[in-house]
Amino acid sequence: MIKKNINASVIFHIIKLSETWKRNGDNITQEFGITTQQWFILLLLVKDPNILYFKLNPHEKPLMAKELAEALNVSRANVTNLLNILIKKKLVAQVEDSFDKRRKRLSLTDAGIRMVEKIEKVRNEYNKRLFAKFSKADKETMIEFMNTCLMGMNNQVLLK
Amino acid sequence: MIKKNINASVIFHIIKLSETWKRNGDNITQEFGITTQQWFILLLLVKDPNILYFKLNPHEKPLMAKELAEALNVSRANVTNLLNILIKKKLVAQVEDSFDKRRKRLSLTDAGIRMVEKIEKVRNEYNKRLFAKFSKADKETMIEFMNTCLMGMNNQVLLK
DNA sequence: AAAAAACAGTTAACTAGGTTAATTAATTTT
DNA sequence: AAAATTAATTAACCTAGTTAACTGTTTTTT
Repeated sequence: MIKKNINASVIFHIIKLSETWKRNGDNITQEFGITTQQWFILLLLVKDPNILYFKLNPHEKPLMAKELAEALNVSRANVTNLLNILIKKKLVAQVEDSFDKRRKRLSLTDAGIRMVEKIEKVRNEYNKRLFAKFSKADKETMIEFMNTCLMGMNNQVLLK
Repeated sequence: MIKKNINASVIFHIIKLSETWKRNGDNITQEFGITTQQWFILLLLVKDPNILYFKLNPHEKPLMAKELAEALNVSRANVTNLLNILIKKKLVAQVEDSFDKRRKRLSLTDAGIRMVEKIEKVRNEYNKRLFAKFSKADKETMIEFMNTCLMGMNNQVLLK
C-alpha cells in the first residue's frame, strides 16, 4: 500500500537513532540513579555549550525554571515537577533572586556537579567509540544537514 | 565546565531533530484524532516498507502484537494497552489465528486504511517540502551515516 | 500419554513525563 | 491606586512506559 520513499526513510532513521541513543543514555544515567531527562536538566544548568538552546540563546546568569521550560520545549508546570525530583535528590538548589522575589535562580549542588563530571567521562568515552569511524568533516556535514532540516521544520510550523 | 565537543553536538542535533519532527507529527496526526505513536502502529500494520524493522525482518503474514512489541522496542503489556485504544477507535481489528489459538492477528479496519491514506498525503507533502533543498545523494549520505551509527550503538550495547 | 516447558496474551499496580486551568505573590504599567 | 503582567506552584488529569502474576494453548520431554 505504501511505497518506498527516501524522505520517509531518512525520517525513520533519525527517529531510530534518537531512540537508540536515548535508550543507551538511560543505561548510563541509571547507574547514577537519574533518568536521561534529569541528566539533560543538569547539563542545561551547567550550560553545556553543545546544547542547541545555548547557541541561539546565550546566557550569563544562572537559569530560571522558566528558561528551562523554554529550552526543553515543555510547559512551565512540568519543569516544576522535574525540578522537585532533582531538589529532593539534592542535586539542584533553588535560590530566590534578591532583586526580583518572583524569580528563583537554579544551580547545581556540589553533589550535582560531581555527578555531571562523572557522567561526562562516561559520555565522552561512549561518544568517542560511537563516532570512531567518522572524520571531523563527516560530522560537520551531518550537523549542517541537520541544521538545514531544523530550519525547514521551524518554517513549516510558522506557516500554519 | 563542559567544553565544546563535536561528538556531543552531533548527538544533540539528532535529538533535537527527532523531537521537532515528532512534535510536528503530533500536529498532523492530532487533526485525525490519534497520536504519533498510534499512527506509527498503523504504519507497522500496513507494513510501510520504509520502517527499519521491515528491512531487517521481512514479514508475510499479518503482524501479531508480539511482533509489534519487537518493532517498537517496548514491552508486550504496553502493546496491549496501545492496541486497546486503537481497537476502541475502530481503526484496528484483532482476529484469532485458526491454527494456533494463542495467536491473534492484527489488521486495519476500513476506517483505519482510509485514515492511513489520508495522513499519507499530508506526510508526503510535508516531507517533500522539508527535504526540498537536498539531493538524492545528500539523503543517501545521511542514511549511510545513520546506519553506521546504529550499528555502532548496537555493538556498544552488546559489549555490556 | 502425562507432565513440564514455552508461548501469546491479559490484568493490575506502578512510574516518568507530559498537559491545562486555577491560584498566589511580586513587580510593572497605566 | 488599580490593573496588568510575570514567575512559580498546585491540582486533576492523560499517555506511554514498566514489572509481576495470571490464564489458556501448544510443544517438548520423559
